[in-house]
Amino acid sequence: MKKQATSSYDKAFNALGDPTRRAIFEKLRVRPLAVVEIADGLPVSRPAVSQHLKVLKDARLIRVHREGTRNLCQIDTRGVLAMRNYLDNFWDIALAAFKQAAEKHKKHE
Amino acid sequence: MKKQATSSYDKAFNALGDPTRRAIFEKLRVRPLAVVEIADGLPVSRPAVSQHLKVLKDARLIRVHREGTRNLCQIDTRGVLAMRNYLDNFWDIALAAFKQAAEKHKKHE
DNA sequence: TTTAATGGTAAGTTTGTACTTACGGTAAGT
DNA sequence: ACTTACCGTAAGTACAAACTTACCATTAAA
Repeated sequence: MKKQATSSYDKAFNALGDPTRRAIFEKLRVRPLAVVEIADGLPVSRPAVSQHLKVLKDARLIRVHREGTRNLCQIDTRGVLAMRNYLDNFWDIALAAFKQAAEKHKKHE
Repeated sequence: MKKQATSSYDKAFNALGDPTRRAIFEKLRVRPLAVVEIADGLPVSRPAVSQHLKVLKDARLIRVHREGTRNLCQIDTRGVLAMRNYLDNFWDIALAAFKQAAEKHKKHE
């Protein structure tokens, strides 16, 4: 797990750390949505959503492309993958620890 | 992806959203550590670390058990697994979308 | 060209939270 | 018994950031 000046997973975890941004992110799971559609139903204003989208985009968790006057947003797998890889590191260590414990237990029986 | 009153991944993402807590979490990747050892090297005070550990513990990202006067902390895979499962949902959707796009492209050639 | 729809940004406020110091409490050495 | 090491919690502060309203820009439709 190399440590860079600012890791790719760094911004991603920070982005999904906010419940409103998670709500936005989950909305996009169904299908790509315009900014208005995202804001609709959420308990915050549209400008707030715009600010959140900027954070998500910067974290590579969403992609945005214009379609006429609309800004269509969709999930970007790069951020998701970065977080997954990060978590896998800890998963591996846990498995190794478990394995070691199992070996030790085997010795004692 | 079922939605509960307060999801298991909810607290986990919130916990790892903070850079100091990520630093603590990463320190534990090597081996279980006491609170003092965790605080050592970090740019924050020991009480601050204690408060962070509480959040991580509540998110099921670490386990704590006393050993004499020391409180040994180690990584809890339950929180890690919860986040992994959450991310996998989006991963699947992305794969499906990609697959659909590939099919569409195939039709047009 | 006017009107309506979409949405980004600026500026200011407010709230949450990540910190600090101070204190008390427990367990293990001496 | 005293001292030392380890640690959690309370109380208060300071700063980050999640909001708001107001405004302007762009594009499409009337």
